[in-house]
Amino acid sequence: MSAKDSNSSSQKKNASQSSSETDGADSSPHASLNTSRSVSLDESPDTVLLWFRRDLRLRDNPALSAAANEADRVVCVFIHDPSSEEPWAPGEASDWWLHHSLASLQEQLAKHDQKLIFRAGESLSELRSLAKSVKADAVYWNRIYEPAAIERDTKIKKALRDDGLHVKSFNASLLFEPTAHETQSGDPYKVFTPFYKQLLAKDDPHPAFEVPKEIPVPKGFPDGLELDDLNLLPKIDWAGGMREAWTPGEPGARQRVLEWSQDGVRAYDDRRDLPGEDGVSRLSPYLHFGEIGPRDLWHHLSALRRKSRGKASDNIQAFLRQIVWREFAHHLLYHFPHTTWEPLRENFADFPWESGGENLKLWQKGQTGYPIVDAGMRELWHTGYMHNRVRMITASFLVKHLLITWHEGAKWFWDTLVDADLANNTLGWQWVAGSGADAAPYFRIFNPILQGKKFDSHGAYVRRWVPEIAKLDDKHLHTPWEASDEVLEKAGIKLGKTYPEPLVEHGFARDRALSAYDKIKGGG
DNA sequence: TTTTGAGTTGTTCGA
DNA sequence: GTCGAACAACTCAAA
Repeated sequence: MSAKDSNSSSQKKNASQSSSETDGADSSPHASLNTSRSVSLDESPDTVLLWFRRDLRLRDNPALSAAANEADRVVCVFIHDPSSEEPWAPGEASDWWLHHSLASLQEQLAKHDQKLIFRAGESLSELRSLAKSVKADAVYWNRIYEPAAIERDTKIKKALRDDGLHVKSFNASLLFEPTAHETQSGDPYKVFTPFYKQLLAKDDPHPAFEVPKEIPVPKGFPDGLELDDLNLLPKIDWAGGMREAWTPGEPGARQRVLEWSQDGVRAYDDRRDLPGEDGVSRLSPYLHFGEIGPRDLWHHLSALRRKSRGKASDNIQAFLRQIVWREFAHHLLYHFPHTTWEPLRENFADFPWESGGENLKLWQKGQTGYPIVDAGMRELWHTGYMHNRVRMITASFLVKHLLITWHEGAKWFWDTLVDADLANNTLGWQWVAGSGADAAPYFRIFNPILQGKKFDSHGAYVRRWVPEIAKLDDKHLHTPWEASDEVLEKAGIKLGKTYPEPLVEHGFARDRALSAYDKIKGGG
């Protein structure tokens, strides 16, 4: 038994390895970026069980790199244990993505003569049974910074250590530890801009780990299930639109990063708000499942920005800023775990929300009578994705025009988005509702007509997703109810039959929302 | 401790 | 059509 080669490349560093009791952030004094804590030889493990979770990649995977460097044998495992993530167990769209991502990881590992062992059941008992059958003396994983996962993994860490195993966890999903990025007074940031400025002022995040040259294989592989046995695919095949739209897995992620950095990102700020154009990165599901690491992406784009000039450089910076928004959302959830359901601003607890009913169903189906809203909801259902600008418009419509609680919107997005991410979903919905960090002021009520005209002026987006009104001219496309009978007939539309009348009149809904918000005014 | 300046993404109205 | 102000009051973060 030996530590593998002894060169001292950055690969050997245990970036943000946690030796703490909980499996949250590593708050130990050496947790910061460039700390190298190599494991001494007598601690060097013989067989490491490498537990894949939301880090479905070989590159920039600190737990994998550590295992490959330190152990003589590495056994890779994925355990399907959705009940441990309740009440936010993955939805069907997420599971569809997960299935294909796991298939991809399996292929990548096969190129290293490795195997991904699939198990289903309670994580701790599966890990224990595996550790016993392969005689593992250590278990490594990359952390998930979500409330349910932290609770689960803390228990697992303690139990495995009590069994006499070495356990190490790493940060693979964030630029920095949530506990390592705080205000001068040591509190978590609640406002984005200072969070962002402070982050830019810091040293760069840890460099990406290369794919290990070798991932030492065990003498024999333990029993496992077939991927299909995890039952992640939908029983009814509604995923055709998703197959067309996406290529899950690490190679798909790298391909998308390349395309994005060659072209899209250089015009990001000019096109990001136009849902009819290919102006956004569409990297969110890859980031969620860890098919690309945020630090890897950060370094890649920062280097690109340094080589760029003028507008292109500004645009790349605008995109980097969005990666910091993702970071901000994750840090906030770490520090305020109750916000997945409770408002961050306490005065919102008394807000007079509606609970849902028929209007909720019409919103979900994309039958509100507002073309930009309906287009977004249908894109979501069809592809598991919705353009960011349209997420704001549809969310604002649910919360402010229909006065339905953001919980209903968060649940629907959770079930239907392939990029459903607890931190991002929570921040987004609380922001729209006005109850969150740096939230939209209550009087900021999106006008779905104006938004449509402004950001989809030639209707490319609406015509694609709401084909029954596609023949309307640009002037009437976002306000079909204002078109004359003649214009409607020419476009083949029977309002109220082939396409709905508006569910609620904008001016009325706006006034109603303002007076509802009036009731909780004064403090938060 | 107190003070100060600022805070992702918007809309409407009236000059 | 274009432009600036009002839409509130509060909390946050740093000086």
